[in-house]
Order: sequence, then C-alpha cells, then structure tokens
Amino acid sequence: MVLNRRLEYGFNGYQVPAMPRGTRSARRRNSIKKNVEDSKMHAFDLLATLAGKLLVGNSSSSSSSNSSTKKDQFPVTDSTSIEERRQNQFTTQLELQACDQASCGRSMLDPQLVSQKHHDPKLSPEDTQHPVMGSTDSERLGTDELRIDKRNDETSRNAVVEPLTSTDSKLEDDTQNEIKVEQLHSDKAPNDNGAVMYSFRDPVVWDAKPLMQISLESGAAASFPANKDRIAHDSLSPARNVEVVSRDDDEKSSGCTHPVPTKKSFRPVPHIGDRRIRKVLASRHWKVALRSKNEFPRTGVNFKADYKDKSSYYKRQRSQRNYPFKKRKFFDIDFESYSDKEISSNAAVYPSENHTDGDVSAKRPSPPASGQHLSYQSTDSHVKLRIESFTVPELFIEISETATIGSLKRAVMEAVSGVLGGELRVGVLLQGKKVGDDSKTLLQTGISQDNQLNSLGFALEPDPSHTSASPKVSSLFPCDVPQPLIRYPIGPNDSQKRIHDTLPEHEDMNIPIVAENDCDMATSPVGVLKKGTTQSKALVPVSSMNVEALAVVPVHRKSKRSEFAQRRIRRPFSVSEVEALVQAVEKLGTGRWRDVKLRAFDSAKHRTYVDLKDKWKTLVHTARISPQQRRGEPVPQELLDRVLTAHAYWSQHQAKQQLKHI
DNA sequence: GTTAGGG
DNA sequence: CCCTAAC
Repeated sequence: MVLNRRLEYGFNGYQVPAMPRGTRSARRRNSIKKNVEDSKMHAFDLLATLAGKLLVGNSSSSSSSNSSTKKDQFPVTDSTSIEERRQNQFTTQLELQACDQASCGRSMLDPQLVSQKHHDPKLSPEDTQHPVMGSTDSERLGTDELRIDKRNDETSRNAVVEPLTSTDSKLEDDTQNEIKVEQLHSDKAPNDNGAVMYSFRDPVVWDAKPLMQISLESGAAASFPANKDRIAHDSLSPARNVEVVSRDDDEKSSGCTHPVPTKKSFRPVPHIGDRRIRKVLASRHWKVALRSKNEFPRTGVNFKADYKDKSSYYKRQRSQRNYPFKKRKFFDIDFESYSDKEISSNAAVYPSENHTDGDVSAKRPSPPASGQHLSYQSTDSHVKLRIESFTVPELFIEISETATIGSLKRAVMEAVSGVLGGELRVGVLLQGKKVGDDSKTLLQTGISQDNQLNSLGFALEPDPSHTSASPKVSSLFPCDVPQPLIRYPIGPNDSQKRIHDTLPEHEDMNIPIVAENDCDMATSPVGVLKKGTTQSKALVPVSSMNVEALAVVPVHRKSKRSEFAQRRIRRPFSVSEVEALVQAVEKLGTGRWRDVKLRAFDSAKHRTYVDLKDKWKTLVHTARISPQQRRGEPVPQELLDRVLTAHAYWSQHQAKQQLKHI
C-alpha cells in the first residue's frame, strides 16, 4: 500500500492541424441541400482523420540535449487567456478545421497563408501574455506537481513538462511540440466542482503505487489562432467526464496505429504506422488546455467560416523539415508535408467572391457570445464551414506518479484517441439545440442563414450503441492493468528496442506484451472509468435523439482494434524454428498452415499460422537469392535446400490438384 | 477462422 | 509483420 499523491494535469487545448481533404475527389462542400446528417459525417470524418494520427507527446526544456530541432518544432499557439485560467478552468479543445479542397490546398501551399496566431498583430494582448503562465502559475505549483510550461516564444513553443517531484524523470526528446500540457493551478479558492479536479487531493491509498490523475477535461478545443475569445467561451461549455486510469509502466509510448476509414469521397486517410506516427505527429503541435467544467453534458464543436484572404494575415512560415522516414505511398495527403505548415490549419481560408483580400480579421464577424461561432460566407448555395474547435468529452486520467513520461503520453493518447476514435458521434447543434432530424437539409434547418450559422455547433457525443452496451466500464485497459509491463522497465529512449531485447528468443509469451495485447480499447470505452462516485458522463448518451445517426458514424469506425494496437514485436525465426517449420511443411505441404502451426508451433503462442506462412514465403525467397543477399541469422543451406525442394514439390502437387478440378 | 498474397 | 480479399 502506498500513499500516493495525485497529480492532476490539465490539458489546455489540443491544437490540431488542419485536415486537408485531399485532392479533387476529396473536395467537399457542404451544400445547403446536404442533410444535417452529412454535416455530422463531415465533422466525424475530420475526427476520424484526427484520431488516426493522434499521438501524445511532450517535450521538455530539460532535455537540452535535444538538438532536435527548433525548426522541427511547431510553434505553439496559445488560445488560453489568462482570464480563463483565473477562472480555474481547464479546457481541452480540439480544433479542427474543415475546409474545402480549394481553400485547404491553397492555404497549404501558399506560404502567405501559412501563419501563426502569435504573429497576428491583431491578436489581443492576452495572446502575448500567455507565456507568463510558465513563470507565474507554475511557481505556485507544489512539489508534487508536474509543471508544464507553456511558452509562446518562438524558440520554445514546445510543451515543457517538468516533473517537480523528487524523481528526476527524463523526458523523451523525440516528441516535441506534440502536446502541450499545462497544469493549471488556481490560486483562487476552488469553488466550483471543477476545482476539485485540479486541486491536489489528499494522499490516496492505492493498491500499488502512487497515481497521478490527469484530467483532461472536456472541451478539448484545439484552438485556432484567431479565436481566443471563442475558446474562452467554450471553456464554459459542458464537459464530460471520462476517467482514464493507466498504470502502464512501459515506455513504449504511442505506437498507435489507427487506420482511419474514410468515406469514399475522401482520400484515404494517411495510414500511419506505429513508428511513423510519432514522427508525423511530432510535426504538429498540440495544445492542451485544461479546464474544470463539469456542468455540461456534452461537448461542442465550433464552426466558423472564414473569408478568403489572399493577403493572409498569417505570415509566419515554418521551415521545411525533412523526415527521414518513408511515407506510405498511398498517402495521398501527405500529412508530413502539410503538417509542416500546420499554421495553415489555423488560417483556413475560403474562397469568397465578395472578399478577396484585406484585413480578414476585421471583416470577420465578431465572435458571438454563444461561444459556438460559426460564420460563413455564402458563395453559391454552399455553406462553408470551418470547424474551429471541437470540444471533446472530458477525460480523466489517473496514472502512477512514478510512471514514465512515456506512460503518461500513452495514457493521454489513449484517452484522447478513445474519445476521438472510439464510440464517437457527431451531433449538430443549432442555437444550443440539438438538431435531431438528420434528414433535414441545412437549408431547412436554417443553417444556411447567417444568423443561424453563428449558432451552429457540432458536438462530440459518445455513441450510445457502444457505451451503453458496454458494461465493462469498471476496468480500464483490462488487459494492461492486470499485467503491466513493469517487468520491462523501459528507458526513456529505447522503448521499443528495450522491450524487444528483453524478450527471450523462445519466450513462453506468457508475459503480456502490449504489442500482442488484444486489448480492444474500442470495446471498452477507452479508459473510461467512473471517477470515484462520479458517474462518467461520457458514458451517458447525450440524448435519446439521433438514433439514426448511429448508422452514420459506425461506417467510419472500422478496425477499432488498431486504435491502440501496436505492431507486434519482431521476432526473427531461429534456426530451430525454421527447422521445425521446414519439417512440418515437408510433411503437410503448403496451404495447410493451420495444421503446420498445430503440428510444429502449437506451443509458440507468438507464431500464428500466418506468421508461419509468411516465414515460409521468406524462406523460399531466401533460398532463391544469393547468400550474400541474405540477412539476419544465416539459415543453414541444407534447410534452404529442403525449403526449395518442399516448395517445388508442393507447388507441383497443388498444380495437379488444380488440374484435377478442371 | 483460414488461405493466399500484396504491402 | 500487417492487412485483406476470398473462401
């Protein structure tokens, strides 16, 4: 039993890169005639895209050795006003931006459109003041607090996570600017329920080790530079509670792969591999803001339309980065490349006939007090929306105080991904009311009207079909919790390798490895857990309405398993294994891999019949190439010869069978 | 759930 | 190893 100190983290806004819609085929415009449902799908697509690329990271000023690159760091914009902080409100906002292909394309390509919030002279003073936080608020932090600085200056826009605890945690330096976590500590007496979330609790007895609680409360609103005011407002919006408990200790952070299904009209969403994702994501900056708000049952999304503005007010252009890693060929949308100009995402520009250039901000409609701003500009009969921010359901993360930063990242990652990629639905709100009829057109709903646009909002809602149907809400990470990877203390820098190396060649594989973990985060609402006696609102269907919407969303959520699944650890076949394989194949032939598996690898849990089949494939290939070209542990020529022989035999055998049938 | 292949 | 189409 250990008394633990709980640390709570606030996520003060995730800044999400713009989501290019790809090429022509991806061009999308919200026709007024489109159904509300379509709008939801649009929004959801964005989320899906986002979810497929999420990665939680952090960077530390302490990791000075990190030469990695200032240029690689994404400038971080700050959308949180000091005012807001004073209110002891934390908001995590995911700001998405939906734009049609034309505008997106331009904004990404046109350097002029690339910009950054802080560079916008028109921004309110708060913008520049924000950085102060690091030196003021943080000072109030207790010794057990994790301080995460937020800096606005250009050279250090990465989130700074400084564990103030006695433990000198080292931070990985490969993930910078990915996320900004800011712990807010209000000096004011917490008088709202939200305060509870941030106040440090009394030591809590935990069965194992100290836990830190990270609460990513709702409202994740990735913010766009130009909407500070809105964000501030959003912070007042309702939040959902999702408690995530992670006790994972391993450091193999992230490695999350999530193929994001897309609608046919969309270009394939970049399918980022586990290892790639990190880098890819590292290229964008995330801003996380935390805020305490539990009042609202749901989160909202802000939409806003922008005016076309060629003479962008965004001027800063990020330097190009060169990623060493390969890109997947099918990345129609080169995430890496456009992410370089993430600023563009902040400067969504829409073609406008009546507005070609000039002071955009001036012409932009003043932010409605409603918080959910949506301005629009009508050209033809299309309603152009830009999702300025999505308020994601509140998250609550609890993690061991001694957990590694990597664990923290993962915890957050999982929580966020769970919300964004899990059972999520998009709801449409009009003037605060839910638009239940998905069959209505935007026109009918009135969304095409100016005044209405200003009150149009999108909300992320948990999918009742999943949440309610999933009784296992009690345990988070059912697979991870029971058998944490504690046995593999992972260093901050050699996560993957370490684990790999630690594994015995012929390990019995009883040790659960994340990579092989079948934990389906999707089935168990990501780390959704009830916090104390507080019911996790996130699990409660927002409304009984939108039943139809259910049919919409699921389409995008395909292989949930991959949501947090990690690529399995590579385990080269040993000679003895090859021997066994060859022998089995000689006897059973090719094409009966299941039998081969049962016969020769029945006890090797980590060798699936697919693996065996693949291995055979490579063996055949290996046998055919010159010894010089072979890599890895050399396989006795004798075995290779048998491989070729057996392969030839069974191939012929198979051919005969075919002829018979004919 | 297996197979077969491409990635 | 992963992902999927096709059984």
